Amino acid sequence: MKKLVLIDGHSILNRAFYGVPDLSNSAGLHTNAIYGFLNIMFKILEEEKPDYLTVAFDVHAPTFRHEIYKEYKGTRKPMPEELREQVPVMKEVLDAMGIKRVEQPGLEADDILGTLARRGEKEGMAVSLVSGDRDLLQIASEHIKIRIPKTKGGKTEIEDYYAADVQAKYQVTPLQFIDLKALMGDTADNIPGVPKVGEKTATELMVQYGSIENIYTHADEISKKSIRESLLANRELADLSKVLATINVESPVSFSFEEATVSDFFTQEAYVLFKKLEFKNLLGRFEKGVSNESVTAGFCKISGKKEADGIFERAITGSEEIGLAVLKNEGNKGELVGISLAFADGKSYFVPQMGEISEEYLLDKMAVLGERCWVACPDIKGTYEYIKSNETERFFDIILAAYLLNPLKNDYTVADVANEQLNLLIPERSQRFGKLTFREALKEKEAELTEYACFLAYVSVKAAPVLKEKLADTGMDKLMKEIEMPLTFVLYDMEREGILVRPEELKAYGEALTGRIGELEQKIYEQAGTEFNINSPKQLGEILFERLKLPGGKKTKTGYSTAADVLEKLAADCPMVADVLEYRQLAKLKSTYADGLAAFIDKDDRIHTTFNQTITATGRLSSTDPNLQNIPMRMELGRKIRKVFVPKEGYCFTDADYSQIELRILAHMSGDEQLIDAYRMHADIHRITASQVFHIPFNEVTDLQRRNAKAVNFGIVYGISSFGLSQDLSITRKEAAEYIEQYFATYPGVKDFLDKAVSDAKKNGYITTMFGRRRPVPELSSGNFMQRSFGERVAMNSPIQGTAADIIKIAMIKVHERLRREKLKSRLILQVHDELLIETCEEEKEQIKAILEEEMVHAAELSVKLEVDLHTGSDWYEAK
DNA sequence: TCAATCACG
DNA sequence: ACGTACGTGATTGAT
Repeated sequence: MKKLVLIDGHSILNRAFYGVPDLSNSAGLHTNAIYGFLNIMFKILEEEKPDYLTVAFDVHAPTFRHEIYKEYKGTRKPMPEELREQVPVMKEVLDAMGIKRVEQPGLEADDILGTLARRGEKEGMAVSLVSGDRDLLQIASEHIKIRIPKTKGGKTEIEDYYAADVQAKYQVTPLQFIDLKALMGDTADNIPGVPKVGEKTATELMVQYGSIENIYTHADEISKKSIRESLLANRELADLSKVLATINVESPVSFSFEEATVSDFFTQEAYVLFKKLEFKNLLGRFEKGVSNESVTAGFCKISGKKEADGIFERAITGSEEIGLAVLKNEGNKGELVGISLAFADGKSYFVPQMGEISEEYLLDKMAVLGERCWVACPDIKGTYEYIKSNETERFFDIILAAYLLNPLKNDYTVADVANEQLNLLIPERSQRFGKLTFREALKEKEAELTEYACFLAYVSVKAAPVLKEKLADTGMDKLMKEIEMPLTFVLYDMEREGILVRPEELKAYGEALTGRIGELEQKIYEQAGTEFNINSPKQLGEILFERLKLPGGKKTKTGYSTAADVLEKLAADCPMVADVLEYRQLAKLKSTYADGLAAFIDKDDRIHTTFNQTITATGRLSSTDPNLQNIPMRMELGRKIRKVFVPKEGYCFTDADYSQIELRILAHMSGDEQLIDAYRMHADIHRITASQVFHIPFNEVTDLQRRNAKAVNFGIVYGISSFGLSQDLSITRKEAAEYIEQYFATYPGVKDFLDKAVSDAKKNGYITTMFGRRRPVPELSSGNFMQRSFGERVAMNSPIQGTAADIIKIAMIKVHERLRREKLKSRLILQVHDELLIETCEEEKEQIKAILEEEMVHAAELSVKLEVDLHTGSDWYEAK
């Protein structure tokens, strides 16, 4: 028996739109409905494996329903813009996958679907009709199954209805279902005055009388007066409603099943489109992989030394830029598996480390490449182990360039760059090799690895000029050349240097925590009257809000909120809550810091973090494995952890942090004279703000007023909102709004600057930092209030946070350069957004202080002087 | 894999 | 009326 699957295009898109979180992709396009649609479709296709498949859409044109009832507006509600824009893209996706679409002026999708379902049934097919709309249930029969998908929290469940299922659930036959819906006024709610009864009554009436016509024949038997009268008042409308709700299963659809024959969906065209839409999870379905023969023709594996020599010779003696990729076996200390090298003419070579080609040989060649060649490669920081050089201008990292051009993406692969910059399709590593290491792939899938490796180098050399031009066009070429690329060297050195820790002290710290955690645990169990997992917000919520009946309603999607700000309000009345708060604090210190950090201590007793340069939307760095940018500071107990971070023998720590760098940048960028003057006074800035905003003499500012002013200052930098400020200060929104108003009255230049940031971002689609770094703000064009407001705050905050990031990056480069040039032994080892930590050789202490002061202060010349606080100490705790 | 929580600037 | 502060990463429990 042949199988036919019919999909109600708009209705499934609609379901998916509301069922899948609406995150626009990095290009600012909304894709959630398409994504959800495809997931539902794939799920059904996997289950059904149909012979024929087609998707029906409505078109904007009058149908027979408009002839019958000229006010007819269709049964669909107006679409939000975020969904409307996805419809044409959805059709494009279906076309690319070779899936037959049916849409015909004069016919609604329902009529097309009903007609095709019946035709299929007549030809002896098993039919599945997929729709989110229960109106289609009238089509159900013995061979026609109506499938209604429901997306709940990312999971798709499907309700299936044959005729018998409709009967079982609604007590009426599919045909009677039309009457049932019409009685409920569900299908034509745009007819004014149509009789409406509730579902219960409608079902009772239908069970008793079988049809609307028969109900009216026996209308006088209806006991309930109100229902009887409402029905009798508008008989014609009830009939009309039924006619409009009836699907025409004999519509003149031009369609042949042949056209809808299922073939391979995973075409090249679809792959490109899926990539554009960033449907990473769906790409896995393109298992067979893709290649591009005209490109791969220039690829070649090299196994002999002689051939290899020739290639390196060409690279070294030529003056052209080469593409280079280094294949390492997982991790930074990974063993070298091979390298690939490509030229601008399209030739690309994979030189695996095997046979004649030894590791020493490759290292040797790479060292020479590093000294002499112009090299483009992906993730250049990862190659410095092999090709380090002082001449930064000869290197170009394509991944870093791709990040600058669009800092919103989650990850940057060479395959993405190939696709976006070269319109070239290349396989993702995971797709082709799964979890195989490169070394394993070399053994098991040599041909594939050769192609893959050659692609890496090929894409590097080919994409580099394209990326450079785009950087120039967007005004980011200087940012790339003078900040990001030179910084790669600094970060590499910092990572390699690492930071020394005292393992025994860290262990002792953890053990001290364990003791207290155990005590608290027992105390909490006692007070709760039961043992439970305190770490589970779910269990804790049940104990606090159900068992102990503490006040505090639901706050999160999944249940009660047990976050610290909620618990703090309860702690005064319930000692157990105070214990939970302390327990939480200690558990955090133990798991993330005591135990967490211990796991990262290397043989040299140092922790080597990774500084990620392509993560944040604003241009900041991030630190992972472990994160050394969030070591406790605010609470004394946590802060003590910093005592285990120590300088090596004969060294001390010098810590330098910018004083309120973001506010100073705000003063400079806004040009607000009052704020600039405030900084020139060289006094406590929050106190000055309080004095100016509240019109109080400087010396009479109370602590409360200072605290409020400080919160307002923070708020301004975050993209102020009265709600946010009111939360922070525990005041009403009105009071918060007044503070903000007074602030803006005092610093009108700041208000103008923030307004302009938003309007510029709206106009251009992005905002820029002082150094030209861009951040797109797609949320600003959202029809959703919440998202748009978020976009506004982002537009206000990003130029400030981003400029601060630029400035400290410049400072890092300059400090690093000074250390080298002056041949000092001290080393820059950490950056924490506005702070630099230097492991300082005792004899160089004064020199280092001077260098930090000088280079950090003069990293940028602003109308407000940058200030730096310097501390030295024998551990990180002391140096802060 | 996600949601909740909490550590930092 | 909507329901929020900006930017990160690690751990935990639940699914």
